[in-house]
Amino acid sequence: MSDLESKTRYEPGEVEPRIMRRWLDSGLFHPEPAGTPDENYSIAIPPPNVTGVLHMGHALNNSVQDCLVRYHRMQGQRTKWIFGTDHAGIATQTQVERALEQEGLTREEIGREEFVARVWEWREEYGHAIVEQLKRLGASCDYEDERFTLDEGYVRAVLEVFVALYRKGLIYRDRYMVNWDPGSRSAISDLEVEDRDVTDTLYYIDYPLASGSGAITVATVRPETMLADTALAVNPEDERYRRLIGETAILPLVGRKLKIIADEYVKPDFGTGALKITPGHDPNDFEIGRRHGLQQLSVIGEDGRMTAEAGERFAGLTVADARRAVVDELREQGLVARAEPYPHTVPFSQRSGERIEPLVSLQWFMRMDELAKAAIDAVKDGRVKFFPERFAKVYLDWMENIRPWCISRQLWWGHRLPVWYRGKETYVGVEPPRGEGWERDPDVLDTWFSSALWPFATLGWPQNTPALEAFYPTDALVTGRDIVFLWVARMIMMGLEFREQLPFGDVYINSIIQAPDGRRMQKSVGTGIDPLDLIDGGPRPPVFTQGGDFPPYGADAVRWGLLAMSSGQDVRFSEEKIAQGQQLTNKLWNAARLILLGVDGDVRPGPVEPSAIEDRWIISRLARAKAEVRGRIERYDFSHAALALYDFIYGELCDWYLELVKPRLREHDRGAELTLLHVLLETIALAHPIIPFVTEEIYSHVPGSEGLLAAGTESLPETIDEEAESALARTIAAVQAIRGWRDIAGVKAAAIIPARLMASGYEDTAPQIERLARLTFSPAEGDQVASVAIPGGAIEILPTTELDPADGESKKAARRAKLVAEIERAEAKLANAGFVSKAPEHVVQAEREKLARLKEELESL
RNA sequence: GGGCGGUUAGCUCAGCUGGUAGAGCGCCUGCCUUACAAGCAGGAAGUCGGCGGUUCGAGCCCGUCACCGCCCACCA
Repeated sequence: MSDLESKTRYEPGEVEPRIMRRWLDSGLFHPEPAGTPDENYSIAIPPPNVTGVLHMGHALNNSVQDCLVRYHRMQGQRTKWIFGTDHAGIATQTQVERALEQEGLTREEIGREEFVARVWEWREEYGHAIVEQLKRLGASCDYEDERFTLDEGYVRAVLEVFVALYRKGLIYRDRYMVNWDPGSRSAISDLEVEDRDVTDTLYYIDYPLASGSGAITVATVRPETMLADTALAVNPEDERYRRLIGETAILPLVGRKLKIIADEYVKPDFGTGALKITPGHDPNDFEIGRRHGLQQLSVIGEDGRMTAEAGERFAGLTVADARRAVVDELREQGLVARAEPYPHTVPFSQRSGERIEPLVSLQWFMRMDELAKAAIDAVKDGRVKFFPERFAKVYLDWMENIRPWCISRQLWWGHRLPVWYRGKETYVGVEPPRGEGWERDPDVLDTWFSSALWPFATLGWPQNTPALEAFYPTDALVTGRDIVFLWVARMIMMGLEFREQLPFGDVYINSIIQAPDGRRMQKSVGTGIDPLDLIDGGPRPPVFTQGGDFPPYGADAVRWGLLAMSSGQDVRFSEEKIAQGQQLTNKLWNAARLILLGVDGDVRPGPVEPSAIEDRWIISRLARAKAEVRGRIERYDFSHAALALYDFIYGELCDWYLELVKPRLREHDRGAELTLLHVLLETIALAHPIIPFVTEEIYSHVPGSEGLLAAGTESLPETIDEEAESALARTIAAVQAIRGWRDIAGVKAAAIIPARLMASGYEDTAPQIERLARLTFSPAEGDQVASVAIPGGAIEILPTTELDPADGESKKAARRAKLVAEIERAEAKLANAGFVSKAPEHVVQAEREKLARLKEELESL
């Protein structure tokens, strides 16, 4: 007995691994480079972190990409889903450091070379988890051409880019205020900093004037930085302080003389209107210091402790301890005028979660304004389109105010800068310098620097490879909005600069899926949902009110559910949508069973010329469904694509067509069989990009099918048949009307009752109505016991013993009340002179017809 | 402080250029009808966040307020 006969439920757990194997073995996912980028289709995957595991964001993001990739592959385009992983500097280094910690070691103890070797080992061991997980999802990436942002060719690309930008003057080294992350002990970029709400204490501190005539009071939340103060500042317009400008104050605890300067930056109405200036530890003060030529002192070191410059009493203390010590001493001296709680936002490192320490440091920077110009134009003139559109504005706002990017990181895992020093000399080059005594810069590049080259470096650039010729530029980029600046913007800039071509034309920003309770999905707080647990079955995390395990929904169900959930904005995860996806796969499987086990063995799918009205109808509806689903996919509207597919399969194919055609299928009516096979084949082809596994499995059972559905099938055009559509629309409405009436009248579900068809437009479908509504039409004269309004007339129910007038009296009453209310509303509307004279004729006419129908129904009750 | 998105049935969400409010889940009723009982048929359920305006007619357009969420931003 075949699977088709024996399995009344679709079983993803058995089917999916088998199907994935076939796909991988076929080589379908690995196109040979040929043709032009215009005729080919390519997408570069947002490279997952090499140490990462699949989370819900990946699951959605890759479901979307796979849908696009499969869709275009099936259209016959040479399609490549460029695949690989990211070395993810800080994230990976941190993981390996933690592992070392278990052994009681630090990276400093084993040294750089050994440490980097360890990271590579780590990657060998754990770097493939996510690849296997993507395969479980059904992602049709080109796994045979897997790239890594630190593999040989990629390193070459990064170095070339660095050197070229250096020579162009866009990359430079500077002592500048940076976001220092004490957690990773590295500078990080502005984009890796997040503000958090914190309540600190605001201290009001008296700085005595050198003249001895009183003091000037400043407010600060960071008293420990006062040790690095080099001036005080007031607003030049501030009457209270104007006479003090140019005077000198004495820095408490230190004794340094501080000039009182005037600067527009100081807000007179904030705090005391006087500001302590610490150019070494505050970004604003840094700017003010530059304007006024102030000295920069550093009292906080890169290890997060006070330096020698902080003075003997404080050197070596942590910042927090130093703050207490400073405040204590000030209090003893009676210089703390006031202290109050102060809620404000404070920068934290996204990476380590530690509070950012702004400090002045010698780092490498990249000037972005010049590259930004072309990248702004590309979006403004529509060569790059964002979906949803509003992200174009977000992108432009950021790009138009772009600032230099700190690209050096004090890490060991990453692309080491191609920079060497010898005394005061600096050498920058892809190849190491000749001669003795050169020392290479120990820093590595921000991971996003290498990510920015992804669409072309993965294809072999700087070599002019066939793959590059065939697949760059790519067609679409699918990603999350959290990396529009970090990644998308930079890819556009780098693509334009180094390939003189945009890396992609469309940018689709997928939704962010929140936990069912609206919080962020986060494993550590129990709100994270593992997509693999949904696919294979696994524990429901604590965020669900009901416990127990997820049933094994299967990858198709997860893909359908995620696509259906995702609109253009954030959405809450709903397990129901996944369950709905599972229903769909099961429904399709069973529809296939009905069809494939029912048709004669010698029938093959082929062109159809339907003659029966329901055949014409389903062919026409299929044509519409195809146009709808395809159009939605092409417009990156995946939720509507998924829902339209569901509606067609459930609401038209299964609920109506299969029921209509069953008798003819039993009789082996050739027209019905041809239509069924055709519709089945076209439906699974249409559905394949969204639910690839079940459709591929069904395809393997279609008589005469060869190869893989994923490779595409010849799609035969269908024609819209308005006549058949309206005939069936009437028929369906009539059947539903009778079913509704039967319920109200309390007729037994199985009873077949006599009736008279008193309506036009049912010449072809009257027998279908009899069967589906359980009636027998007779031409008998005589009084009817009820009249059910249907489009174009009515069905009159004839006397029968199956009808008990007492049945359903309360339901009838409820229906009557509803009808009366609706009639009143319609009458009022038609009595409104404004409506009748100003509304379009067809709207008024429809209202009149409706009123007539309602009245008729009320009468028959 | 600026910007963006949201507020529609108990829950999660759809609603095209304004024309009698939809889906899935949940709930109620009836059916084991030889594809599917994790199924089928039918049904109840919404003052579309508040207020004002435009219009014959507003969930949809305009104004305003409220609440929720996100992004950007160097006010101690």
